[in-house]
Amino acid sequence: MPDPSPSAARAGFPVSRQVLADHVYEALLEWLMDGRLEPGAAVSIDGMARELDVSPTPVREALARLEHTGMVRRVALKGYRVAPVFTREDFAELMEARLSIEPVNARLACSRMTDEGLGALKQAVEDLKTAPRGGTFAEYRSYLEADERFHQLIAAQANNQFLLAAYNTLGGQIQRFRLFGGVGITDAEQAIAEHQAVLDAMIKGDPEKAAAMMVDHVEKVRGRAMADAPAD
Amino acid sequence: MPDPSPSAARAGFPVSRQVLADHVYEALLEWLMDGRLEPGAAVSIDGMARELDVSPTPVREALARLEHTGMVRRVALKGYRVAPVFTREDFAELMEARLSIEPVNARLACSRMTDEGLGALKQAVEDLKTAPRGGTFAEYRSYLEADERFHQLIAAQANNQFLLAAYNTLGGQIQRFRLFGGVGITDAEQAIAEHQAVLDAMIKGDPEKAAAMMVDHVEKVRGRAMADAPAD
DNA sequence: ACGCCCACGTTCCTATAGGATTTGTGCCAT
DNA sequence: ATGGCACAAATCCTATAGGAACGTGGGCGT
Repeated sequence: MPDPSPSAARAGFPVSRQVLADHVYEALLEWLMDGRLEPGAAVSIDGMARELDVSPTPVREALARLEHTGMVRRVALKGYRVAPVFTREDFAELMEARLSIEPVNARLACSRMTDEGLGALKQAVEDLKTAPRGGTFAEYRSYLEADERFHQLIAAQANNQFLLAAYNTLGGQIQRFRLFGGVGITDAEQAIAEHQAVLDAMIKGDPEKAAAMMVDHVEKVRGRAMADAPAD
Repeated sequence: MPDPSPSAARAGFPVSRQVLADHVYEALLEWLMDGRLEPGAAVSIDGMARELDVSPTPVREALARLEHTGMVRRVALKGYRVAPVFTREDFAELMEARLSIEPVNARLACSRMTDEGLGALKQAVEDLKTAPRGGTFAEYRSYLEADERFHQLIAAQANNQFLLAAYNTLGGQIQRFRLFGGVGITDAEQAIAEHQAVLDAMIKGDPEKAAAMMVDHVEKVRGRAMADAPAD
């Protein structure tokens, strides 16, 4: 596939070039996060290869990488499927896991916060406040993105590669649940206030308060979601 | 590759057949855990394919899956390498992460413990006590295996798929550190006593005690390792 | 009509081929 | 001796081909 304008050429420094499998990975990840690939849907290797106009080999590699995120599941000789919709139990487990990890991240992040990190966090909360919150997905996509970014930033500021990796695994699931949990954005005002409370504690430099506010936030998210979607 | 006696035939129910990539994955994982592949060593796709007598395709898929475990790292167009030796900072981060996750697992596992789980835990501690602890790797391999199994069982008994996944990511790193951390098994008696303390709390059905004992154990592991290997 | 069987298409899986890239080596000029 | 260049080998990456398994739909027999 002779690329007429290799990006390596214009930059001069390729630094970290990408291969096809990387592009495929990102495309699939985006489609999963977008909801373009619905839970339970088959993800055919050959089909995706045709869709993306590449050979099946890079698709296979990308899917192998995606499997660990829990967003697609593989059955030998049968192929990949998008992970099924969260059950009530799955959701409860996810929140339990968040409650074990995110407060720790918040405490550490508060202790180790950099100026850049704090700025980015403020920006994320600001984006949450200003993001449109319409009824269609396109309209609250940026809201979800800012929400995820806030938590991701805290995990990154905790400055621990293993905790960050652990959070990232959860993060993908959280995002997927936000999409398919059924409930729209009905709790934005409260959620924003809770995020603000975490941020305030960070600004004050009070790690314990930050952790406590994070516990509070996650517990309230759980409470609202469990109340909103009682059926299952 | 016409298998003259397909295992599917004798069992009647294949249930879950394996493909080459699965075998390659397990072989590589074993070699990594064994120390047969040393930190920093290159893991050539073509080379491994020759070694295992398969084509590069399944090797590529297995390595893609392995990358997320953190045991191998990939650089585009340059290939895979075994993750480098732990630095002191890496180790500190790993222990910090364990301290966030394992006590939670212990608390939950204690609440949700099954009879089978408790039996398996007792067995693991028993194996720890009886395992040979010679100087060569082969001689303390079963000791390491029992140690890892103990923690893995607790994570499994916590009955939370996300926490289990989070622990498993750490577990591989812990095992790798045990191999290449430099220190042999110099603290077996103390470590066994700490494991026993966790187990006792589980038997008593005291979740808080179990969590506390786990904190104690991990902190002491950290202390001993940091004291044993001051150079870096 | 209902059930069985076979042909067909789809998909997964593995091997192989070849282009692109990196790395190592030896030579040459400074 | 050191730095740069060219060439060669190893390696990665992608595409393609073909075998095997699975699912599907139509045709045939009862």
